[in-house]
Amino acid sequence: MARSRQLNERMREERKEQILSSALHLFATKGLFATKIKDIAKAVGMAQGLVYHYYESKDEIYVELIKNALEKLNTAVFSLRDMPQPPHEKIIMAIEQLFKTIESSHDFTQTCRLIAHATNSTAIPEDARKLIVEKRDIPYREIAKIMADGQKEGTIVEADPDELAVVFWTSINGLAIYKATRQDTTTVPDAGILARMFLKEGNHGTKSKTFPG
Amino acid sequence: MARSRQLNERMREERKEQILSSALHLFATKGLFATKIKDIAKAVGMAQGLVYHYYESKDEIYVELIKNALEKLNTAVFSLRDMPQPPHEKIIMAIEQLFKTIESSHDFTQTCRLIAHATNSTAIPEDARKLIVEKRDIPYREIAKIMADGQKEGTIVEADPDELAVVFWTSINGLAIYKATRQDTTTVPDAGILARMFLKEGNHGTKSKTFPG
DNA sequence: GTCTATATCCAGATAGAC
DNA sequence: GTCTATCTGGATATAGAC
Repeated sequence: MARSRQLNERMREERKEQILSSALHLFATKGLFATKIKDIAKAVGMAQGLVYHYYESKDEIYVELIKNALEKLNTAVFSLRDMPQPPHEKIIMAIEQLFKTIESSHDFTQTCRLIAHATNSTAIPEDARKLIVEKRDIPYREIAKIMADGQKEGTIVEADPDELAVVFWTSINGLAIYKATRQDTTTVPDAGILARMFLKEGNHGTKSKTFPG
Repeated sequence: MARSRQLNERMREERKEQILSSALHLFATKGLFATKIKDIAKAVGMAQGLVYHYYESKDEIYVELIKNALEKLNTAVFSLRDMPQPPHEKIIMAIEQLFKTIESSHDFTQTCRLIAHATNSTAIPEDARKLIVEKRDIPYREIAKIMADGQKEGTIVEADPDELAVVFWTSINGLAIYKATRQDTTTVPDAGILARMFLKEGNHGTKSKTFPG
């Protein structure tokens, strides 16, 4: 009967989600090679062999996670692009949002950490490598466009938009890793400090909610 | 005879250096666990077993490299601290120097990458972990002091000096990793973009060599 | 679906000849 | 000092019982 087939399907998906979730945490903190299938199984609470009932290999789990992470990131970037605000407000919003997320979302910093591991190591599965090379430039391109628009508008600092984008993302990235590796007492700096790099004087009101209209 | 003993000693040290150098490159690009002793031996051009004539274990090589990396970094920071320039010039100098080094020194970006791997992973030898926890805050503290001095002087932006230091180093770090993972065509952005975050208006002359006196 | 047991392989580290 | 050969443990992945 279709009913129970669907239910089984659903339960299988849930189980796979559990594995992914545990694996994300472990890959993010320990990296691909230091994480053993046994660790993942233990974290989920299943026998080591059972993992292979859901995934063919450790690499498959890893590639799946990398794919999810890149998609999540790029979706966020595109939604930023499609917002109605003027460029300099987008930049402010993006920085504030990213800082807030770094501060509060464990899942997000884990994801950043996963990607950091992946981009920083050449010893990752071929499929993962391909995905990363394919997708990693998208956020840079989109931010560069916003920077260029802001320059036309006169609100963004005069400098090569591509370079601004590189500084934008590398700074965010560095900060996310910093936060991820010192969960404890650490607090994230004020977003205004970063914003100052990109905005011309007179547009620094990162805290002001007084948008026109 | 003391002569030949010294010579032997020297040759042994040179051989150890070769191992360290190859290991740095491999650990930096692949990480600790993905790097096999065999890889290191191959890179040096010796048999796998011979590595153990010079080091007791893979971990020992790794810890040695981490120690060197942290020392190098902290030495540079202290020499910055001891310079005669006023604070805002120190910040400019530091950024320009770091950007230049990121641009040109393969060894430096490898070192950054090694430390990035190490700080980003919890699965490293206990000794390495201890070294990192012990030493990693020194650069932050020193830069924070310079920022605070600059604020008294009126040349550095008003913001929590600790937060400025965090943004300073995380941005540099993010950029170093960016560069390390795309050696190819990529160029490093203009140092002035970062400098703008920390300096009050009117002190942005990162390119001007017109120091007073 | 879940477990235990195991085949297989690989890598760290050691032993011993030259 | 250097090599080859080997011991040993551990991890991936599979097989097979329940």
